[in-house]
Amino acid sequence: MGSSERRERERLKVRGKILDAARKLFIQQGYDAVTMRKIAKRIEYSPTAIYVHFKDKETLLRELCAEDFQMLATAFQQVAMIEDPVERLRQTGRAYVDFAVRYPNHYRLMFMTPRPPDFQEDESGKGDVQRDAYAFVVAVVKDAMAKGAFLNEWKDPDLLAQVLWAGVHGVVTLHLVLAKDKWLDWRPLDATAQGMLDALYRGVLRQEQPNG
Amino acid sequence: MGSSERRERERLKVRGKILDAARKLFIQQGYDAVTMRKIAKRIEYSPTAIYVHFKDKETLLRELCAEDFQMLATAFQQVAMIEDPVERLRQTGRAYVDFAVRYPNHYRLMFMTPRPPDFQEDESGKGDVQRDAYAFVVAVVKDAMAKGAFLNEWKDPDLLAQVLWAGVHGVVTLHLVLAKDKWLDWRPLDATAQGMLDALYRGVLRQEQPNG
DNA sequence: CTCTGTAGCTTAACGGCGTTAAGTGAACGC
DNA sequence: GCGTTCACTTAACGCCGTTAAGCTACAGAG
Repeated sequence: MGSSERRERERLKVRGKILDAARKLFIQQGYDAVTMRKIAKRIEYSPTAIYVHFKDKETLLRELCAEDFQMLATAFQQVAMIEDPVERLRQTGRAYVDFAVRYPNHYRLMFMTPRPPDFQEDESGKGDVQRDAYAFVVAVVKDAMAKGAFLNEWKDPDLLAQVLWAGVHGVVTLHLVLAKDKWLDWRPLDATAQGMLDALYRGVLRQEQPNG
Repeated sequence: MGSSERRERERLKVRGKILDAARKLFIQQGYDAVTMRKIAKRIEYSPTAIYVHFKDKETLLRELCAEDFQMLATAFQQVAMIEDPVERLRQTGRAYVDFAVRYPNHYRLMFMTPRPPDFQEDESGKGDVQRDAYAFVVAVVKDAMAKGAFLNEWKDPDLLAQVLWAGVHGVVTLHLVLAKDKWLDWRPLDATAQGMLDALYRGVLRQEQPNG
């Protein structure tokens, strides 16, 4: 009978509750505040109930993380319609920084927390521009490359994508980690991000009008 | 009598032992493996003995960290003798990446771990080029700037220093955190670092020979 | 020389953590 | 009706950082 389907539905409902509670804790208070016991309290189950639905805490958090990667890919989709690949690339950089600023805790988990050694990725969607943010960037780079936008020495789309990514990632992470450090006289994130993108694009693009 | 000095000496000796044990654990096994109990076991004291010498674990680790910053500043001093400020800047970038590769755990603590909100920096040595790695970079940038090495829009040495720093920092951290991730087709760290430095320098330096 | 205070250490404990073992009770297929 | 399975509970283990309380050796005061 349909009872097994009902059971499955109920199972997914509880699973969803766990994810929701974990997400709330995570957004509000960051990684360390997400404890199995706190999640359990929020959903009014015992801590061990979570283990019925998730292998361990890491698996749970990585599932949140996967949703965040989807969110980033979706954010990128909003600049996908821009026709000029160079401008699309620029806007992708901006969108990336915006994402990091808007969701710092997500960003920390996605890009600043090492995967455990045994971690097995869900590889469905890899390379799919709509679900894989990295693939999106590489695609834009390839597009611009095909139009001869870059200097001759840039032939490897992955390398260039990784350099551009590292640039914005560096700006973002320095601010996320060290912004409150008084040792350094920080320039605003906007200015650093803009400066990074300006410098990198000028450094890799063929100059249309050499009026530097 | 000299007995109080002897007591002070003994105090410092134990303090040093604690730091040494913590450092060893830290280098070998990373941040999370440094526990008060493990440190204590190594030096054959009880865990609480550590609290006689350090307020808490954070303070202890930050003291290690301070030594590491000194180490980085010293590494920079080895390129300080290069006369051409542009070349000096290039080599500083390389030295930075080398440092991160050689001491990944130190790097993590120095630049990838947020300071706690109440953390009070030791500000002696701030601005001292021989002890403050950031000040060193800014000084090199200023030097090059004075020689008119940069494009006109780069007038703020701090901003430029932070952009350059963010560039190499981004390359390094992506690799430290995500290198083993199979989702991405990683280019070698050397290549990405070199690409980053090439792109950035081309993006900010006035071109000597415009043969791009 | 005795007394007092304190520095440096100990043991015991608190409250937290992730996770596992064992048990319970209800719903299921047969 | 009966045994099984599934979702869950309680209890516990072994970690963690940190605090409280006490002990001992010794410096300095009287």
